[in-house]
Amino acid sequence: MIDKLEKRLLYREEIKDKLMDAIISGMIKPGDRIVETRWAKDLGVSQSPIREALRELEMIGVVETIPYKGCIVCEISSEELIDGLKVRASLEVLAVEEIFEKMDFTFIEKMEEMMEGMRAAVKEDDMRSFSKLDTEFHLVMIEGAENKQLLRLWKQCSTHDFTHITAILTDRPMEELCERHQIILDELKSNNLKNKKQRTIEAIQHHFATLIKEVENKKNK
Amino acid sequence: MIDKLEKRLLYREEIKDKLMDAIISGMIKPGDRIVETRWAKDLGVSQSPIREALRELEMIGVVETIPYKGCIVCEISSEELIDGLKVRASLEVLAVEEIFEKMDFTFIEKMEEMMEGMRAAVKEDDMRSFSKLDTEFHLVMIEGAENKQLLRLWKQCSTHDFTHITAILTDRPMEELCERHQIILDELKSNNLKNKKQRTIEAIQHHFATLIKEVENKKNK
DNA sequence: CTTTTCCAGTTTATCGATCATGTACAGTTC
DNA sequence: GAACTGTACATGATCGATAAACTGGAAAAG
Repeated sequence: MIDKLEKRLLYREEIKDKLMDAIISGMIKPGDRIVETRWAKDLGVSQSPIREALRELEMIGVVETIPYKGCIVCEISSEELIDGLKVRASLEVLAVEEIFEKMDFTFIEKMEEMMEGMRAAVKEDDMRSFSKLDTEFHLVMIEGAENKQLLRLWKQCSTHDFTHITAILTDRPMEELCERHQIILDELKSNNLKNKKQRTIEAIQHHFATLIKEVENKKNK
Repeated sequence: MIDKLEKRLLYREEIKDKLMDAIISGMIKPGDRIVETRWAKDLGVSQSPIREALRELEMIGVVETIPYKGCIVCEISSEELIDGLKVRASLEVLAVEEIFEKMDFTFIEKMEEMMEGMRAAVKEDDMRSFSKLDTEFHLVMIEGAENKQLLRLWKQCSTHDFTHITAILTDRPMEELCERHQIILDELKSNNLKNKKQRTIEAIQHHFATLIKEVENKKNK
């Protein structure tokens, strides 16, 4: 068995991850400026790869660039977060429709693995890896839809959500967040062939409706 | 009344448009290589703005970049085009739902303008400006939903469709393509308050289902 | 006192040059 | 002649430097 090739060194990719980490961890906050030259100096690289990384984050909607003025981390309101969740819900519903078109459910196995992973993360009280597995769980389902465009767009909005939602839901018991995914999985695995698709769609819609409600409650406090 | 500021000179933006034009017009075709240095020389600029423009096209999914190898225009199959149309349909349905949530229909006026514009383009047999107005028609509706995330994603997939679908539908009478939009508009303007939302959604779904069928037919020939 | 103009400082946008990587092809070995 | 090796070359990735644009505030004008 041969080891995989080591990941090629691409500064812009590493930088993108570093910037994302900085944003997710709260090291740089919404509204903060990202000065290309400073990051270049701090990371010991030149301005170019920083700019390219920023261009990608801009496309995802995590930062905003104003020509000749600068780049700031997007201020995201609860409304916008909710907007994003609505979009994601639509995309995931489409995914379910595609899945029931193709009738290939082999991906469910992977979803179960993620489920186990999430439970492990809950046990260890590791919010960070829980969030990652949460995203992966949904990702696997989207991949199951085998719709390239859907996958591309979904990735963008999940990244986007991910950077902002983690902070909001910290007060929820992680165990509850975790078990909500089992509900979706149960529908996908059920033997009730007649309403399976519709029930799965409803499970997804409910999943997101709950999240949206929680964000709304948070907003009103 | 003050005139708007003149569009700022940003090479990367101009270059992005130029590349898109080249792709849409068929000057460069799917599978073709885009060599940064050659375009830089041809346009009389340096490599940097070309790279940044390419990075954006990559995010939209119009080109694909392989590190250290190069950038090619995405080969897009009928299947992928259909995938994209399904996604767009989902997003536009969400838009309608949002619109009926907010109950603000002022944007319809703008849609009617686009409709007129399309009819004018049909008269002059100007496919290019017809396509642009077609996109704008849908855009106005999406904007009416006032969902920032939805708008961001929709723009990406419409740009994507636009670059590929124009060529496919050239055999359809433009007049027919045009009048299909009136159907959506009619539902939005109808006074049947009870089923208005549902009927509008169905009109959108039908709109895209028709497009998808046409692409499928084309594929099988 | 308010408005305008100008200037220095900061940062972005672009440039020209260099470094790193992948490709193709010629030469070598078996 | 098939498989391997080495080497030039094309091109992408990154660098360091420069040009262009914005910012804030001081000085000048009204």
